[in-house]
Amino acid sequence: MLDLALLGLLEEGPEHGYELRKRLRTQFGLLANVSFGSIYPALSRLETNGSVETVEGGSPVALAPPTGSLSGEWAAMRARRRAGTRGRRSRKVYRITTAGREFFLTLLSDSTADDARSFSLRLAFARHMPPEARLALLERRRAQLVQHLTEVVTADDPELDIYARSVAEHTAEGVEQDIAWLDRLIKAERAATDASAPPNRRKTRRSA
Amino acid sequence: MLDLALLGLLEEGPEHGYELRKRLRTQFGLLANVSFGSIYPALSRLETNGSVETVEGGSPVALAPPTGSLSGEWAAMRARRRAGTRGRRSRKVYRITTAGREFFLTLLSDSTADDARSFSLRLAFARHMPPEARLALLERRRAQLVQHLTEVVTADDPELDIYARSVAEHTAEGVEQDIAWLDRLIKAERAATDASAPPNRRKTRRSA
DNA sequence: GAGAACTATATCGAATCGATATAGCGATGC
DNA sequence: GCATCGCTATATCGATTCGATATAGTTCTC
Repeated sequence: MLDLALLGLLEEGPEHGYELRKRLRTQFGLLANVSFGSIYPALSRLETNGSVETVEGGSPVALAPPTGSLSGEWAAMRARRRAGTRGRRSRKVYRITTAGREFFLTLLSDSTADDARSFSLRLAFARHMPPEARLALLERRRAQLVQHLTEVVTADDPELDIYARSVAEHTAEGVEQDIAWLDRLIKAERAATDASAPPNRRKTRRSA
Repeated sequence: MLDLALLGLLEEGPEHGYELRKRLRTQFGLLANVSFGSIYPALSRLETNGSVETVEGGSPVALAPPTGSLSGEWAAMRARRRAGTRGRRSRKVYRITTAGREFFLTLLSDSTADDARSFSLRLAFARHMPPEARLALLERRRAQLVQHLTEVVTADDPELDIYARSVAEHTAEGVEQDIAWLDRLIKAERAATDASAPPNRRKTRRSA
């Protein structure tokens, strides 16, 4: 889960742990409210398995200086220059490797994890998928949600008091809205596919 | 988290692990899609700290025989009688203790965990809370969601591609609907409080 | 009566969480 | 001046949770 998120962000350029966490929180909101206790071990993991490498003398300033933290950046660089690598704790900037990109695509298409967080994360990175995979992802998720609705207690369960019932109702509504959203996305995806590869009007013979 | 959920279910009567998991999945849906690898250690934990105790010769049939699993219940009892406690693996039914009820109320009012799952779980058990605590829970959650909306990237971020943007939009909509839902609950809660304790029409002097 | 499907408990390693430690820096304030 | 607060930044620890797997009895099906 985290590996996918981190590699996805590192696809856009080298970054360090602290900033990666901030971006996870702002870009993915409640879906990726992840702690440092997960981030740093995950980055070490990815480094030892060769998916990322640390940027040694690179200038991280060139990558994320959107005004404001500039002074901080400069200070960090100055401090590093002053103290060398000895004793001083400074940034560890990670860059994705070729192997890391392959691993990222593997994780992206690997459909074992089926919870809401994994799904949203994968969808957010859907631009890296082939169109069929995008459609498959959306439809798989849709099927899961429909299935879920049938398995869960409905709000007319006489056992529930008003609070439990309200939670059940609200959850069910949320799922229904998710399904409607997925339907819109699926439709848009189909339209895009048809537009880019308009098939013959006549029926095409299919091998399967 | 799990402790709260398990104790909450056991408040309604003794139950065994397998059934507790089923009820968590059906009653709390996606919010408590928990695995056995969490359930059984959690029950052991609760047993060693005295919150629950195993029911030895109790008749579990009296508690959950809503037609259908009756034969299973009977079979389990027969098997237990046949084999005694030796070798045979049968049900371990847990019952909440007085200490467990206290612990449950502590967990319920302890407001450290602030994620969506904890909140929904607490709200589902809100009948066990005093009215002020219910209101406080709802308002705390509302404030968190409002705060969240301000911190997260909005859909008009030019950096995002259509997929990431769609996820961000949909998430934000979900949060807004959650807030609206909370507003309805807060209103209802206030109305209930006023109705049960209608204050004097005239202004009452307040100590704080 | 063999095998599939369901009920039921348990355990293992890995991932994740939440808290805490450490440390440099800038700003605030008196 | 210098004390302290808050922010950036990395790291580690114990506890919790997850996901997979093992085990075993029961019930259904063919």
